[in-house]
Amino acid sequence: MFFLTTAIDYTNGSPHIGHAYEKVLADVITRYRRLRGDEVYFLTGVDQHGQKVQQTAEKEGVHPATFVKRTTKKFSKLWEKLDVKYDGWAETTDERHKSCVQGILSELKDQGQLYKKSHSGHYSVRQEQFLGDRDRDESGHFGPQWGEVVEIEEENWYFKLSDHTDWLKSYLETSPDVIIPSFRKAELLNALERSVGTDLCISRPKERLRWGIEFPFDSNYVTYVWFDALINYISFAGYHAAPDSGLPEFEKLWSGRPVHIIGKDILIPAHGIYWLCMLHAMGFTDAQMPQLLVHGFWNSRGGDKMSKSTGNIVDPDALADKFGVEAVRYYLVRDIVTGKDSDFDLDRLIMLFNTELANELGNLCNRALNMSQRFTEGILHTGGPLQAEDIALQASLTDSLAAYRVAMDDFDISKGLEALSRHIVHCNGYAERMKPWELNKDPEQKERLATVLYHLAESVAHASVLLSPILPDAAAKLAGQIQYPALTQLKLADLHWGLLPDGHAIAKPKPVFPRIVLEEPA
RNA sequence: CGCGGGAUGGAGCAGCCAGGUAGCUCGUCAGGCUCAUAACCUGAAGGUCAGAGGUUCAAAUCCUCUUCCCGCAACCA
Repeated sequence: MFFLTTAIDYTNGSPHIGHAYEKVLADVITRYRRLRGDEVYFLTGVDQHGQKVQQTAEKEGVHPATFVKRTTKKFSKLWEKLDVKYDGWAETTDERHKSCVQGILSELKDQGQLYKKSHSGHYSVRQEQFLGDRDRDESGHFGPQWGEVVEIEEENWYFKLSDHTDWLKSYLETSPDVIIPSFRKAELLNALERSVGTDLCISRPKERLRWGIEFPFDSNYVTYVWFDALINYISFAGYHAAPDSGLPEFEKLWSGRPVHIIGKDILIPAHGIYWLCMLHAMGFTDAQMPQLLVHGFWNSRGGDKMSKSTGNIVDPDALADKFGVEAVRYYLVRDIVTGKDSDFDLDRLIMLFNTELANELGNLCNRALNMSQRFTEGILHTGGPLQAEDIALQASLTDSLAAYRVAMDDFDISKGLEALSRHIVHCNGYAERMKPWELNKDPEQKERLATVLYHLAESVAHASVLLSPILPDAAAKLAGQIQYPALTQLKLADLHWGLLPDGHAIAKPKPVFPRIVLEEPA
């Protein structure tokens, strides 16, 4: 079972382009794994507790539960719009999650992993948080942004993180592929050095924070939001769930190493240290530790330029309205190397859609089907003996498919799409060299014409399958125009030359990717 | 000596971990084609791979140093 999760989004504001990226990336990966024939479970959701939510809700004069319901909807509606199809939805206010968190807290306490300790320090009343030395300004004082700072003493529950850091260190050093990309591991090991010997405060007194999961053995406290949120990966996977909970069977989901997709900002310390140590404390073995797929950020350095030329668009929802879901999904996984940062550039979004989808693939489909309609009444024939060009085209497809697989297995969507694009370009060149429109003028060349048109149509059929994880809707449209809807049911292993049977009738073409044309007000 | 990322033809990037003729897209220029979404194809110009030193038969790639840019402070993917 391939179990993939994303970070759960914090329901304190509206989703932005980064949220959309992570979910689309996860969606593409899970769709690809299904195409590969794997059994897949895709879990995503929202993180609803914590101080920020409580504060924002208070500011707006509503109960946190009401507030959270509202913002949660913004996320789930966006995923629907962007065609992000998940199997499980995690909401941390869910009763089943609460009882799982509480169960884990009780167990850890019984095992002596938790203890209560008093801590005194500087506390900002306005920001409602303890301040450290790093919060001081150059003169050693706490700046005005903190408001009134008082020294208080507070008792809290701590998790014995320090019991697990030795294990974590050796685990990280000896296990490959714990973190993708690998350069992040060095960063994590560095951070681990610094945090050795400190434990994690996992409670908040209710006077300060009410919006959280109550401690099962100490009702004066709620659970620290990270401790609560991280557990979603197992609680909604059915960990310690009642048989009638409606949650998946945990042993089945967590049979191998799951993949957590997260942003680079929450690797350290949350996932890389807290979560792995928490799992270790709960008795998870090294072989059960998740892989962390850490993606980069979309920066908005080109932001000024983009807002000037087309009106300010950063909201993924508006972006999809204006340019279409296909263009947004395609851009988000095409113009970034998984793990690295990229600059969000609207011109490139339009360019990539127009070039690779409209001009190359869309146009290939259109011209191939159109010629079949005009020259052979819409009927495909496998044709006659193969020429060198035909063999080269089939070889190109084989190569592209192989490169696509390697890249996609490696979570490198951009490279996978490049491989697909290479074959499409080859096909357009093939059409140019074979000149079916010339062949059509010569009745002697009927068989040759059929062979050429078949090669083009067959390539489009393959392309639609390879494109389907990224653009499921467009892939289905392509399959529809070829009048071979069974294409959408195929697995990667089913792909072979000759998907379309001899005598197959195709439909009349209609552009699947209409070019994006911006009216320039000049 | 804080940590990490980056510097590759006009623009944006890949290649670096596992050294071996510098690659992709856009843009520019010149042709070609007409089946097609003013789409397609071919060719050309343009880079001493930030700089210096080192290792090597061989360095964009490994090592050392230097310069410049971006994150690491608050919510945030």
